Amino acid sequence: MSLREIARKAGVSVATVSRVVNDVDRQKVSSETRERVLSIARSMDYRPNPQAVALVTGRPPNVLGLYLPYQSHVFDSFYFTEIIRGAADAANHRGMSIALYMPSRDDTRDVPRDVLGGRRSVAGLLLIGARLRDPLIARCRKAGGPFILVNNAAPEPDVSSVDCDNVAGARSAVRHLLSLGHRRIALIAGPADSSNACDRRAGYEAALRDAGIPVDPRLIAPGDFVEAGGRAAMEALLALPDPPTAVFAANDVMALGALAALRAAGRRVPDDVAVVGFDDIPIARYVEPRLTTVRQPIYDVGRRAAERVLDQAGAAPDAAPASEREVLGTELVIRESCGGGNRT
Amino acid sequence: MSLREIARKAGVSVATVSRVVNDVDRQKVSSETRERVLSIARSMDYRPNPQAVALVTGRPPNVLGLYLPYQSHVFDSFYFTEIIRGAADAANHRGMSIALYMPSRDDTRDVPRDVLGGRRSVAGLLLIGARLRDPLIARCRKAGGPFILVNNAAPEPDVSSVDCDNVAGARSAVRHLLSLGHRRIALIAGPADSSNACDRRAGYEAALRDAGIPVDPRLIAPGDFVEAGGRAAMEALLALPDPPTAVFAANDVMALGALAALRAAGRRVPDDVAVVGFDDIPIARYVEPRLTTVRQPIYDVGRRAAERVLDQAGAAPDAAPASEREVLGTELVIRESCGGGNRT
DNA sequence: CTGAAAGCGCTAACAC
DNA sequence: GTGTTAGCGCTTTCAG
Repeated sequence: MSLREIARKAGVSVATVSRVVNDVDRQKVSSETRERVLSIARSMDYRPNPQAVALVTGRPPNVLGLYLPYQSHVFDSFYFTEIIRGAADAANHRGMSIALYMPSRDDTRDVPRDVLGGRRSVAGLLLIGARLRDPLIARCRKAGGPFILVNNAAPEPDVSSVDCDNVAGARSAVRHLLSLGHRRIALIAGPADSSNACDRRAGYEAALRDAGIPVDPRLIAPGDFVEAGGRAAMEALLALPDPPTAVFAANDVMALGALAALRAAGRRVPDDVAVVGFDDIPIARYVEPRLTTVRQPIYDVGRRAAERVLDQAGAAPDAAPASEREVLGTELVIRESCGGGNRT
Repeated sequence: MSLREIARKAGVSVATVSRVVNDVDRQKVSSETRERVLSIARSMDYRPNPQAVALVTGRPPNVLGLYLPYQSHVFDSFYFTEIIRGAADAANHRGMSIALYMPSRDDTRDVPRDVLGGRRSVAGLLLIGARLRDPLIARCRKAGGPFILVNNAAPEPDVSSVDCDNVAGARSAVRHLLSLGHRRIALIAGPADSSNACDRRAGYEAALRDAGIPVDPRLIAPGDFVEAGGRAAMEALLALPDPPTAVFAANDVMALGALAALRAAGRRVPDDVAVVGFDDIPIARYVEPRLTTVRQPIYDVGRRAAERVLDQAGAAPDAAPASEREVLGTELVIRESCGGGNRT
């Protein structure tokens, strides 16, 4: 099962076998030898030793890395699976496999350096769930290999990313509430170190401005993308002297918390307060009332991110870095939690 | 950054450096040379070339493989993430990394053979979502490397697995319904090629037998673990001349379908019909009424499976195969869908 | 205690 | 067209 054995059986040199199995120097080997070698290789089910190949060529391995920092919010959702599916399809398509790096709680390894630096063990790295100004980004950059942010954007201009149009998505959600007649629309914001949260907030503000409604800071409640935070934010909003008639939560999980708070307070949704979320997690279709939300093409985000980082990995080293932000469209999914009637 | 460079700087041979960095032949190297070499290696941030090591030692790499056949039901749930987290923690704990194999739709590769066979590219393989008599199992066995079934069991006696006590879990669910006074309890069964589905059915039947209630085949509706199937099954059950007063669905997703069918038929849950599921997926806490269900320690399943397959990989080749089924306990989570009152 | 040397399986000059 | 050969970076006898 080694080149040498095949060479022996075929009565040729290892160099010839190597040429044949790698389909290199096409013209420089007679088709009869080629056939003979090929048939022997096939009959022996020959597969090259990847370690040996890697050792001698020095090429980075046919592996796409996925890195999930421990605290990643993706765990809470089905996002993780969808991103991976997209990335896996892209990787499979190129005959590459996937290495998954998921640090444990007290992990101190520097994954970007280990896998991207020096002797690279992946062709490129997908960075999932990075925060704004995340030190991870600097580490990846320092390590020197191709990497890309997945479903997050970075302010740094030389960092590649694929995410969704959170601004437009949030804007369409709030615009919908406006079209329903709401004027006092609150925001349950996400953490300030999340590009998604910032963009969604920007979209919220833009929609209000478009409608000529001033942004009222009291209507912006801080949140953290987790349910308890959404609940607390909603409670604070309800305690306002002039509470909102509608709420846009920066993600579905917080919207769920808001729904719980409203139920606890005896307010009806959407009659007393309309609620809109963001993400379209599976639960959104099952809560009562079913949650109006913004759907993201998360599978495509994973796929595109993988494609791009692998393109970059395959490109000539002197090629332009081509680091840019790619933004995919979202879709407003209208269900019951926002109400349908008109307000005056 | 190679052994040779360090050797040169330290004024020793590569063999000595190799001994030092691998901490081998402990006594046979003077502690002063050891110190010198070590400090140089550290200052140069030396890390051995894994390919070269693998090439020369022939040892399987420090990689744990996870294999998810395309049709895997795990995708539908948060199970995937939990299993991976458990496996990753176990792998990290041993300094191993994870390779994820997720075939695309029309993939024809023989993953078990490729990664487990001949020149092994993983130390062991976690097989997730295998069905009963799945050809995959035969392929893994043929490939010859260590593998283990995750959250599934196999009738073959020489196949290792870690799953939950589905019999006991189902039994406790049905027993709970019995304790509530139900006597006509239906089962929405899972696919016959799923060990989980079979075990849950066995638990259902055992609970009835324990209570001296004959199993009525008309009360067993076939299902397929997906929501539409659960809905259809519930509709069929409702069309019975003497419909059940309670339903045990073999998984939560089908229970959700049953809930939808009941709502559509105008039956109240739990007053008209009690419903219990299995899995405790996140949605279970959010549907109306909240779903009573059986929770599985799925993180632990992933962790244990990884630990066991890696133990096996590390064991002496002539050691007993130690292929056995490991079964973890479940927990009945009582919510509203089963009702609390007593029936007569 | 340390070093020289063989060789893991393969690729890529370079020679014939 | 095909063969020879020099390594890739490392481990591991075997000599000293």
